[in-house]
Amino acid sequence: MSETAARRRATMVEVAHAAGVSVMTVSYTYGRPERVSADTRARVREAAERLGYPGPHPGARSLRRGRTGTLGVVLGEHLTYAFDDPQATRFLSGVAGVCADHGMALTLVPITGGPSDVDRVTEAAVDGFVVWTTADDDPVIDAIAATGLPAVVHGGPRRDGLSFVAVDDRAAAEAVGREVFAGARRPAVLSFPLDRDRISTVTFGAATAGTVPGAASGIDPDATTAGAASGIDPDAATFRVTRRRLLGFRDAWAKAGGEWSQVRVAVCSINSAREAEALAAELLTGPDACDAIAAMGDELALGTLRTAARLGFAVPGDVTVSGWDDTDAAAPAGLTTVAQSLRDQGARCARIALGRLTSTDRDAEVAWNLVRRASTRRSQRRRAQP
Amino acid sequence: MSETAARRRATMVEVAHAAGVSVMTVSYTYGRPERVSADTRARVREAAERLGYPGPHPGARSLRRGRTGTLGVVLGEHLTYAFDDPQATRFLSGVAGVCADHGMALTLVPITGGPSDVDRVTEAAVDGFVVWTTADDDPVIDAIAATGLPAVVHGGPRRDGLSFVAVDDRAAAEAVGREVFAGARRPAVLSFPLDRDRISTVTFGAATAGTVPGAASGIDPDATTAGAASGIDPDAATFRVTRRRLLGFRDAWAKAGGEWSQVRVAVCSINSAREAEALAAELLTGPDACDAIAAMGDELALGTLRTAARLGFAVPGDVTVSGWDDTDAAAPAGLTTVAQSLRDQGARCARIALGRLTSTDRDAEVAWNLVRRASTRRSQRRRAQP
DNA sequence: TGATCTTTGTGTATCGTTACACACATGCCG
DNA sequence: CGGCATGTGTGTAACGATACACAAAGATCA
Repeated sequence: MSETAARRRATMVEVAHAAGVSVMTVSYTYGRPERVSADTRARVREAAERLGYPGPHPGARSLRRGRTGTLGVVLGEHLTYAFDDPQATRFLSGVAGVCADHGMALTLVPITGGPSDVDRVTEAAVDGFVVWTTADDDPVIDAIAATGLPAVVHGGPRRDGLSFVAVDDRAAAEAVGREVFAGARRPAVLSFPLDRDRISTVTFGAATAGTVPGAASGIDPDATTAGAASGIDPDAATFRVTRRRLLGFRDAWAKAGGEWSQVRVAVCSINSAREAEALAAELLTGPDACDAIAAMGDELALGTLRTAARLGFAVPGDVTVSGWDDTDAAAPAGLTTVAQSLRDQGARCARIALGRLTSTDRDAEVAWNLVRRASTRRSQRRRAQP
Repeated sequence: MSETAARRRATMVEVAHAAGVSVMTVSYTYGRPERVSADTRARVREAAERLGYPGPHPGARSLRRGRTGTLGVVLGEHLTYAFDDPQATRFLSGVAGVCADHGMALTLVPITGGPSDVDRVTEAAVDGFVVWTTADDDPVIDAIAATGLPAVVHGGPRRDGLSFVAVDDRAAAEAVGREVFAGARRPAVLSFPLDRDRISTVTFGAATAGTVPGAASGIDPDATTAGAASGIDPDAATFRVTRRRLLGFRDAWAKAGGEWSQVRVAVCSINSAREAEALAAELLTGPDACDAIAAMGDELALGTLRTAARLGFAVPGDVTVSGWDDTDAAAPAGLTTVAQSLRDQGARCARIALGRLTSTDRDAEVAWNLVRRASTRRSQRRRAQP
């Protein structure tokens, strides 16, 4: 059979010998061509061609030089997320653009959620890391810190020694929360996973000490109390992004005079429209159907819109909906959302990790803005406010 | 200022010293833990922790071991294409899935279209390559072949020594072409770039020797001849995918008794709906407006559908349209298209490059199928056939 | 014309690890 | 109790390249 037979690479010594020059001359021919006369260079190239020498061995080179020419990317999710999740993809597009500009390769470290993820990180031959949102307790973060390489974390967690880039999720969530919760009586949040267990649930916000659950009008005290018993405490979420957005939504509802324990919280296990459809169905079913749903992502919001349509709810008449990220599908769907450029953020992370930004720019809270669209336009509500 | 100071990595010798064992014992502790007693192992780990030793230096390890634990991916396009082009993204999702399964990292080689792309390839520290469609004359292909590493090319070009995975584009194009061209009088093809120059044009198919351009009814002979003078010769396209699809569309039109020189060919410079909109406008303007457009990608087809709608053309009444790939947007749009699983193909490429498939599976023409939808449903044509 | 600079080629030491072969102790068998 | 397998630790010699310092030969200039 015609196996590729992994033919042995020619080495520099052999090329040097064939070209009648020293090894260093060959080395310079590849690494610093201007250091070699055009004449010799040609002779070396010719010999290399003849021997099928493919250029300096990358491993040997990086051992000696102390750098690899590659930027590592670590996801808090399974590796395929890099290409399956639209947000991650746009972020990585920004990273890739900067890498290409600097001639750097981009290495995606194979994260699968297993214990060996840590080894994968320490084995990665890279010059720096960019981390896409992971949980506070993810051991991968420690492994990255241990390498001593420059590293940037996007979205969290924050860590001494690692740079950090994100929007102010809490402030943004409050802004969009006030928009979507305005005039609502039964608000809900459609949330990303709280922690690495990624358990999908539907419950209420946890009652905060000193407040009386169900105090606001129209909420069944028992149901509320029951929900609160196992309710969602924002601070317990180990994904920083999730935590901050929950806090922001809680702030928004509080500004409207509401209790967190009145807010229904549906937590998805992955960021997918399909799962959102199912969760939205729960939120929109029964006598206590929600009339305002703040989703943490546009995909989730779009799934919600589909379910609302299927169940015959008018948006924003019967229920208001908001998303997050202002993806391409948001505008056509008339979805109110928080716009942030993940591509720009990816680019910024890459620049920091490659040491192309001054140290003052190491950490950054980047821009976002609220995009108001039809899905929260209260004036179009069918039912008048009470 | 608090520069990260690139603190020097501790080395294995230091750990060995601190733990009171030999260097090899430390090496085994990381590389083959079962070779070391639990006791010693703990001692070594402890010493490593104390010294902040992050594990074996990846460069040194790969130099010595002769493998890197990384699969290289090379795109015929700019690196960002990996995350910007939906087809490429799905393909890479398949590649990534297999990599993750094997604990292999995925390195995207930074292609920018410049002359240094070749260097980027030879500098890449990888164990094998997967190549996403590139042109026959792309020097990157030779560079990959020169490395002697296992390599798989998806979509072309074919090369001795490199594996090859693709659908039979010509046959598929013929199938969808017959569907979209059925009953048409002024067919058109909306094509991917022909070669690495990526020049956008609108012209006709080249007249083939021995045939009389404009012989078929209803075509202005002069116009046709003029078009043919600088017409598109499928065989001149250096992107294999483009070439084979052009040939297939030509076959389809020939089966309907038509001449290639009657077929209008619009070539886009990139695979984008926006550019397709503009090109489609050209195809649908004037007295010779096309009545059948076979696009090489769903994005192009969707752009075409939008333009058709804007210009008041009924689909399929006034013009039929077909796409390629059966992307998520194709079904809702009622687009007739060629379905192929790029994700599966990516997975297959990765398996081959990682040496996980038997040599008989090295080259593969994979499955495709024609998906008929409303955009070519001739029975709904408003104008009757002549 | 001698001093100095630039250009170009050359040894040597070293980057940090792992394959390999070997040494020694222990356990197990007949 | 000899013989043999098994488990565990240790030196040595690469793996293939580049940083560095030095040398020789023109080029430049007062």
